[in-house]
Amino acid sequence: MLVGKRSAFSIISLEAQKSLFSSSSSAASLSAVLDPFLPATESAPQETPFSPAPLHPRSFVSALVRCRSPAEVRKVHALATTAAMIDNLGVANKHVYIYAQHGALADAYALFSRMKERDNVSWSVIVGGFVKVGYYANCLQTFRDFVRSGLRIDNFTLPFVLRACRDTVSLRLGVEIHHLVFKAGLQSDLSVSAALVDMYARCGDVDDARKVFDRMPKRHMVTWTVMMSGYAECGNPEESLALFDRMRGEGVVPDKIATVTVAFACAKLGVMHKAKMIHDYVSSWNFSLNVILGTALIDMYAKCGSADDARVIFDRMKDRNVITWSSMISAYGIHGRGREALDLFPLMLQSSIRPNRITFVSILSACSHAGLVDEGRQFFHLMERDYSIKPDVKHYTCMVDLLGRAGKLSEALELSEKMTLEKDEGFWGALLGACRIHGNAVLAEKAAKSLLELRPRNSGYYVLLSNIYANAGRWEDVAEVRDLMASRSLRKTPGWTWIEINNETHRFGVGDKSHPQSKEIYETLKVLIEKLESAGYVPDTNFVLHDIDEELKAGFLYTHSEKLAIAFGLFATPESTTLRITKNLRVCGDCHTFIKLASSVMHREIIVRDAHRFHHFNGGGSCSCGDYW
DNA sequence: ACCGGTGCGT
Repeated sequence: MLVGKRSAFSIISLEAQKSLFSSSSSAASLSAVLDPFLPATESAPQETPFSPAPLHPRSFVSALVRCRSPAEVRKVHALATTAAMIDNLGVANKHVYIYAQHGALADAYALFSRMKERDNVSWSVIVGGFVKVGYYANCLQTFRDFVRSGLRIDNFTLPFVLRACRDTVSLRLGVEIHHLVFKAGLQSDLSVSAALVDMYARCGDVDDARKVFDRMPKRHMVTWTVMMSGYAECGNPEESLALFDRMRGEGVVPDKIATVTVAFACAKLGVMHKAKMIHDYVSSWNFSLNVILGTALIDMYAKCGSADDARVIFDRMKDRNVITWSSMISAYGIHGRGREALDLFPLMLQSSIRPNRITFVSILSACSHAGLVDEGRQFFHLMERDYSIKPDVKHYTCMVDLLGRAGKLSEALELSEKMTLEKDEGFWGALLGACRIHGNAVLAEKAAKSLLELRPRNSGYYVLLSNIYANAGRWEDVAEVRDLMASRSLRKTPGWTWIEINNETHRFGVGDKSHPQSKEIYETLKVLIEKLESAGYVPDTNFVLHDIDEELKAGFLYTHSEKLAIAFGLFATPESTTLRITKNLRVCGDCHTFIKLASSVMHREIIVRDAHRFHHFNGGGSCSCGDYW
């Protein structure tokens, strides 16, 4: 990508130089172009047409900031050249800056390279210009020239270079720049250190980002935001939320962007009471939501388990873009409310919002979660026919999942054969799921092996393959997979279940006895199992495909983390309270049945979030996701 | 100079 951009640049650079040489002008056109830009004067109309008002550098600067296109900038540039004003450092810098603002980097650099004299502003403007349009190689090369020029590097250019390191994920280069920062004694500069934090965090080194962050004597909003964003992005949303609280504790008032970031973190965490807290905070402002913040809140509520709260935000928004609509569609989709998701589509069109690739991923995934086969097929065709959006792997993945779950394995396989795109992890995952539902061990084995090749470090796929062999009674193969896994020092990801009670999160593992109220939990569970068994519950070990050995043993089946969490929730909360449960892996089929029955027998609403979606159970025992187990 | 922010599959 960088190489492409670099070579593209050398081509346009030539063009720019051509245009620079060809731009000729006369004194007459000079005032004609500049006049509209000159501030209105109170002086009388010109008395002597032969002595035009003297041109001041400021006239060019104010003309430049009003330019609407590179072509206009070139005109002013030509005039400045004629008026010999381009040799004025301030005027030249402003030209370079304005060219860069319009993305005309070739023009900017052509001028920059011809400047007789350059100061820090010149360098900062050109280096920043390159970053802005993504010409990272040029940015870094120019920065090297800057360092060699002997001028003192300053706090204006460094953030741009650090941004180039961030965008290209070049940690080593970033560390080099960090050394330069120390050499220049700029480690306490607000913008430079904020850029350093951002660079480290986005290069995957949050610990060093945090070190820089902690050493800062003062921080501004951007610093807090990049640090929170770094934690959210690298899979530590808890710390992101903790920083948000700390920031508020220190009397810093988070702005919209900081709030968007923390909403994003909360969506990743999926903890409802935190979502409510963030929403309460937003409600305490008296200004309306902007598109980005509103959309972030929609997604946050959806991923914390409430499509209805997401809808409330959606309805209150004045402006909605394609991301807003897609998020709302997706919100219904992950909650198994496919019909409502699809109903949004015509409304979206009425609002003159054009669906894009991702909108259709959300639509198809909603169809799949709700079992809407015909609708899914229709949308799959319509997206290309009516919107010229060619289905990509993700769309095919949704379709394979949809058809597989709906019992149409052969159609799913047909589609898979027809697809010429390279099959990725997600696609094989969906195909595997479809094969497993239908007991097609041969194809399941193929899919699982592809997954092992694509993700040799993901222990989950070894477990799956091992289970496929076990189901087919191929015990030597089971042993082989286990050995392979052990030889790569991989272990099964432990299954955990979390439950939120009174704004507190409790975690359970299989057979967990570490909870302080363990005794009560096991007593409640025992009574519950008896109640459910008399209501027809039969423990089912056949579907426990994604959990393994220990958990499969009969004794453990009764103490699956989900069941412990449910038992705890039942005795720790009043009768009408909704139980919100999160599991890091998929909820197994037995637990699904168990929870469904439990919600019916105990007249409780239970919302389970697993690694992929939500399962809504209510007192009536129905699950709005449908049953595909 | 004006940084930091929103949606997608198993």
